[in-house]
Amino acid sequence: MGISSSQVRQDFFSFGGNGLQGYGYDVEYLHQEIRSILGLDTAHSMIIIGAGSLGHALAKHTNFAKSGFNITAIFDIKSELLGEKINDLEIRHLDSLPEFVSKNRVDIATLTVPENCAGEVAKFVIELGIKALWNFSPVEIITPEDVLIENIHIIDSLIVLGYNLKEIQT
Amino acid sequence: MGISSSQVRQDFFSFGGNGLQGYGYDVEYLHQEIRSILGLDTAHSMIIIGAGSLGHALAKHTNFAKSGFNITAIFDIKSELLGEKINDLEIRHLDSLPEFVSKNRVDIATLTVPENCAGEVAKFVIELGIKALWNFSPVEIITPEDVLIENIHIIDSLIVLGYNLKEIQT
DNA sequence: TAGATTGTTAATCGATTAACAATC
DNA sequence: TAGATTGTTAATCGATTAACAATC
Repeated sequence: MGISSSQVRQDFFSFGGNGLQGYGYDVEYLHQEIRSILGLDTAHSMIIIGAGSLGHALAKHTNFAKSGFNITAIFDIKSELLGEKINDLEIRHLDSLPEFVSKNRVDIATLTVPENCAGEVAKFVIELGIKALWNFSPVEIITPEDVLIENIHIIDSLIVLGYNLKEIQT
Repeated sequence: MGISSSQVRQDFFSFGGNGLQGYGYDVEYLHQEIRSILGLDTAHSMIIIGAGSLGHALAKHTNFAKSGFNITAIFDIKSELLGEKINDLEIRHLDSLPEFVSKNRVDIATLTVPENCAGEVAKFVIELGIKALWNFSPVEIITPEDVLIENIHIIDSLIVLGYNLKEIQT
């Protein structure tokens, strides 16, 4: 992965030594330690808002659960989608989100909504007290200080690729 | 976006001054200049390999074309998908990729295949002479020096969110 | 003891920020 | 001329790398 041994040791060092000088690391213990630091051994409850093709793709993805991120509900506003099931999860109307939040713990809200309503939906979700947003829309969403946001701006990555390609092709 | 004026000026400076001291920037000219630097004003031909739910989602996405990234074909190996159309593009068999590449320019190959065959597909694509991969599988793919790769490791972003959430919740 | 490998500090490097000259 | 804003260099900061002591 192009990471130097120095950096690996420095990084481990900052979380406290995990190895034995002159001997090496207990890989299994270290692995568990890193999982614990990253929070991969704790369960997270996650909802998906927006059951378009990207929402569907994420809902069908089984890898998230393996890392402790459990999808607990899917919401949309299109009435023709309501009731449809994805991996045992029924698509619910966004109007029922407040009730869902009051009855269920929601750690993370995934936003796979069209860009023209991403801001509005984010606001709605934040007002319900959800503290972490996983945003797939290309919009820059401003959140209060106590609300986290992680953006997956897919096109940015494609633009980087295109830029580097330009350099290579000349 | 949390970027200082110093940084903006420094960045513009590194590509050559675009403004007028004491007056400001010609925003429209600057915008076009940046588009040109990023290569957003040149067309790229892109194929999608893997017509699963993520492949479908990307194929339906219209924003890529707006930035000059045109999806020109979709490939899969599942025979039951062949012939299905997504946005006017027919799903083709992966076996026909060599012929396609010989007849059409392909700048970028998007990999939305299951992780257990990502490496193999990448190798196949590289051997056909494609110089840029856009990889959505969670696998770390090693490419020759003259082949670019951009990874979208979706789960990494989710793990970052979970990690920061842990900090907040304590 | 010799070799190997981690822990920890110091040196280096690169990116960000600050400062101010240039100039409209 | 005074005010404003960019261009460019220097200072600062943080991350990476190098070095070597500690110790199995």
